[in-house]
Amino acid sequence: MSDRPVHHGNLRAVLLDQAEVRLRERGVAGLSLRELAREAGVSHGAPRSHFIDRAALLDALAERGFVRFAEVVEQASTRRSTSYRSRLRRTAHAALDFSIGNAALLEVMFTGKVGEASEAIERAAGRLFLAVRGVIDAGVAAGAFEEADVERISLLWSATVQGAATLVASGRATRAQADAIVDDTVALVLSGSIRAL
Amino acid sequence: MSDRPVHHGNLRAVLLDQAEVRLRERGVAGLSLRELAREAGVSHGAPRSHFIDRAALLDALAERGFVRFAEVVEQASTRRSTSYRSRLRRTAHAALDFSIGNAALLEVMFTGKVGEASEAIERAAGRLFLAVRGVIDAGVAAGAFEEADVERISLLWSATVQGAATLVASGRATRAQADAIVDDTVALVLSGSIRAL
DNA sequence: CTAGGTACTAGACAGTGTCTAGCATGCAGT
DNA sequence: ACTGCATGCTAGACACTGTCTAGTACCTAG
Repeated sequence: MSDRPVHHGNLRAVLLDQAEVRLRERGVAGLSLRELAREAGVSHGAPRSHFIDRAALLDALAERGFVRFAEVVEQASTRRSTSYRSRLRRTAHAALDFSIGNAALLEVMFTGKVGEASEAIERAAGRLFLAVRGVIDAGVAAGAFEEADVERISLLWSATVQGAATLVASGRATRAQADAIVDDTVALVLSGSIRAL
Repeated sequence: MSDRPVHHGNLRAVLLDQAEVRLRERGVAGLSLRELAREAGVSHGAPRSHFIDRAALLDALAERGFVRFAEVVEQASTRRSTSYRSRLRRTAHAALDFSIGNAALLEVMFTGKVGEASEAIERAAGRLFLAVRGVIDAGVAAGAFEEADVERISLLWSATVQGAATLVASGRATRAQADAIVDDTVALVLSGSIRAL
């Protein structure tokens, strides 16, 4: 058995799974459609039925990445917390974990596909954005933030996590330093002085 | 004249200059040694005398990028200012400008070359790090920061700029929003409440 | 039972990075 | 001045890649 080709449409999922592994191991440059096909036991042309392009594969990876990232944020932010501060911190660290643990994927997700991104990607990215906004929005209910600041704080939060993860991934900062960056940002943002200027 | 090959060692500089242009136009994936050679009017093997690898070319680009980035920060931070706050803001916005205007280059500089980076790159990156640290250090003299916080604030500052630029480059935030992120961070950091937690 | 679409195979092509051998130029040592 | 040699280049080769194409097996709708 099983010397027949994978067939039956699950090839797409197989390719994506293996692509994520390779992405983690060798980065985006070391991702080859032909190699993925070989590992899946299909011919080199087979992936074309599911991904017209190498770019299409990367797009699908990015979309998946956004969905998984959103799930991580959603899950961390909805767990019971003793305080809003701890909830915000826990969510930030979860996002940091994901970003550092999937550095190459983050690179695919956040590199220069400004206007040309597919609609599916934008939808997934929007879900992540909403998840982040949800955590910050909860801060309004908790009395920590003003409604008018939600967007600015969401972006500040996102940029900090993203930047800290990039520093770690490139070896320019340690994990402990990234934790400190995120903790400091949470503390500063909660100090409320963002209204002061 | 000039149908003779470029010769005489300036090929390296010519290739690097053109590589920066291509990098800006098509990103890191659209960077081909053979194409660069063609544009420089030399044979496809010529670049090998200066860059053993494609990776070596990217390393050289990264090194150059760190040096130029460091210069930008140094220059912005040493200009006369009416206050430390305006000095810190101006420097931050200069760094943001550079990061957004050279997004693909930043990608090359900050992607997963953890331990395997060349010594030259690390030296250039160190110069950038020192430049940033210098601006923050000046805040100690100005009475804005405590000496013990210089490293944390430097990293927070770097991560924020980096993150904000990445959001803009990927189309996930506007330039105005990135400015706001950076301004907010400067304001928060100067509020001194980083000591509070 | 048949028609058509889907998922694949297999061959081809251009382009790429990398390796190799060879040629020219200019410089150092005698 | 001649020789030796390193440097910077040319040119050919190889394996690999993404992409396109024609063809084949299968599943499913009619």
